[in-house]
Amino acid sequence: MTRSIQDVARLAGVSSRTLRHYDQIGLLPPSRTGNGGLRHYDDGAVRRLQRILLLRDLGMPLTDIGTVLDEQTDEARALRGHLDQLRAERDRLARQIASVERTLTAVEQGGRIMAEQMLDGFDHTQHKDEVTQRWGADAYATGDAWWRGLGEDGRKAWQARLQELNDAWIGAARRGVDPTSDEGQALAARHVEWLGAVPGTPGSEQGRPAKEYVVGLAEMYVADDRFAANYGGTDGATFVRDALVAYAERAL
Amino acid sequence: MTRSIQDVARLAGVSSRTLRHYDQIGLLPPSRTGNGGLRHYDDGAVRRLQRILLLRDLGMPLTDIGTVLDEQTDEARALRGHLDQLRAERDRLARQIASVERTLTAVEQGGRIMAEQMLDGFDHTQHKDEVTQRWGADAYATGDAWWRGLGEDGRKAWQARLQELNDAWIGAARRGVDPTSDEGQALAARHVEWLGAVPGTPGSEQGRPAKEYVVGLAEMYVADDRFAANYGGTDGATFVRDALVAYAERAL
DNA sequence: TCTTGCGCTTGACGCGACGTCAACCTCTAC
DNA sequence: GTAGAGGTTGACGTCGCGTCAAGCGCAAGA
Repeated sequence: MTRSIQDVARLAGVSSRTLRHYDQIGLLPPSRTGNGGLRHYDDGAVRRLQRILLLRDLGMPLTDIGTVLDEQTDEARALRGHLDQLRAERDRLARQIASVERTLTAVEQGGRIMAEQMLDGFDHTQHKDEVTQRWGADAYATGDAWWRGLGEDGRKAWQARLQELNDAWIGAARRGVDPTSDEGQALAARHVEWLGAVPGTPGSEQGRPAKEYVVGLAEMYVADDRFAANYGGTDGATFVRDALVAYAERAL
Repeated sequence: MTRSIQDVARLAGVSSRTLRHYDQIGLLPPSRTGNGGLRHYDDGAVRRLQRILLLRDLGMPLTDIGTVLDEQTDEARALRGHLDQLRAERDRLARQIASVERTLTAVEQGGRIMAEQMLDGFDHTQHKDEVTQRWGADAYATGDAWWRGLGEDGRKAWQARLQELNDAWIGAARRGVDPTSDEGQALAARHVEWLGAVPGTPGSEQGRPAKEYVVGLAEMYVADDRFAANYGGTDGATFVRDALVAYAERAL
């Protein structure tokens, strides 16, 4: 006994368009066609459809389903592989949700925090726009909380370390050092290490800053005069950028 | 000072193709074009790009980003709405993962369980194929574990309840009752309630079986002679189906 | 001056799983 | 004869780009 396309569709809870699609991609040809192209499905076809729908409901792509069913691929193994993908996707989503949540609180409280916050020396707020807009207000807010938690002494020590670094950069640039030389790369390593010490820096959870973050920052040093000034102007910033980009390509 | 498309692309860590795409959909027009259509971006455009990328990295669709940026839509509110979507998606994924996990253990252990399992009376294994193939081996395995956990007395009581129901169905069908009448619908309600008592029934977590599950089952009662026999043949099964489908449409 | 090559342009197809017309056919019932 | 139900085969749209393909403008080398 065979069923029409509508019968099968209702039985399985899918649309007839779906069945035509499955026919078209070769996933489920009707067991018989006749009389103007009408599709007829026998019990075997219905059972195949049921297996298809089971796997589809588990989120498996149709092409994978086809190979599993046609090539008698080990169903359990296919499911395990599929499970891995689902878990990775779930983890990605969880990270994204956490990021949005942090961004949201940062955006909501951003106004107040920024108003309170007028630092001297390395101006932590002057670069707010760039930091928040490229790397998310969460990076800024996290770094900001950390900065305020440092205390007076901590802030001074941190700034001193930065000043040392900057002086070293400027000196090396003036001496015409090759950015890819050992000295340039050692400076870059110190710089990256310093960056990674700031919580909220993208990638710092993995122990070192994200490559693109470093590269983007390095480009910004050149592109933005306020940053470039920290390194003695455009030439110094260019040197810093070249050294950092080379380092990032090698080591990150 | 303006930048070329490649400069901006490197600065932001995206491809030039992406920038062209953003121009094409009106999300980020270059601030100036000239000389053979070359795109030039000023600082304002770069800042806009940075905001776009922040929101994009949070998983927001480009059209939504466009409205947020253009219509000065409240950014916090947009983020909250987006967060809801992400959470719903996460929950869906979690359920799917759990389902795949259950299916996997069921598939791996299925052979053994099925071999042990030869019940009398209402044959719980005879319909295994239909149950597992349409609703997943997990539904079968869950129901199976529940069935074995019932104990001898529980199983007898459950079967008695089913027998009562079946007799009532057959009687009503013989008397020519209208499936949509109060009597037919009351029977359908009892049937659905009985279904929902079986753990593993799709939708029973929400307190009542899924509409499509009931409809699919009802169709199967007619389509499969082994099921139809429970209701006195095709005519009885048709009556049961019509009553169940009407009930499902109304109440599920 | 011609060629080569780089960087850019526009235009178009492809992906995944169908939803949604549109135009046409076949059979049955009135 | 005609209307209606239920089928058929295209073909386009979705989303965010990747990836050719063909062509243009400009600068350096032969």
